Amino acid sequence: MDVLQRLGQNIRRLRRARGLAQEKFALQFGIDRTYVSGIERGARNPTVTVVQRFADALDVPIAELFAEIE
Amino acid sequence: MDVLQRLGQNIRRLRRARGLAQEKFALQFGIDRTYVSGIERGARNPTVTVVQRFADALDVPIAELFAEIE
DNA sequence: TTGTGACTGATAGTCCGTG
DNA sequence: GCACGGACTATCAGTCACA
Repeated sequence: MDVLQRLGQNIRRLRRARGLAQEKFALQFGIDRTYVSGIERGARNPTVTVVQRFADALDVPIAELFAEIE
Repeated sequence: MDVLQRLGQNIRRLRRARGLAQEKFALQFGIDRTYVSGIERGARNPTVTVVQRFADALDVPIAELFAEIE
């Protein structure tokens, strides 16, 4: 399992758990909507600071976004 | 504590725990020594795939590189 | 043994749109 | 509600000489 896909799946899972659409989520935290899409699909390779912004937006420690999927 | 500095300190700590100088570590894993230096100092903002390479080199899960420092 | 500034090609990240 | 594309600018990847 690729690290980018794992990251994307974790972000998608946590975002949906909060009942937020991609666009609403993106607007709310100043991230581009198409970029959120690309990251959730594992098609993008974001920098650490961007991953940190996702962690802040989702209110979880950054390490949790890299957690293994059972 | 900035996420980049935390990342850098974790990498440095784990590298030294393995008794490796930056240069030896860098050579061994095909990373430039000065690039290792920049990341350990928190002066660089690497992408996820680069962080994954460090995790592989140090033989730890990527999440561990983002662990909080006590 | 490591820190640092400067550099070039590659890609991160934004903004516009479509089905 | 989301995937995907094109075009664009800012920043990163990777390397070097030097201290």
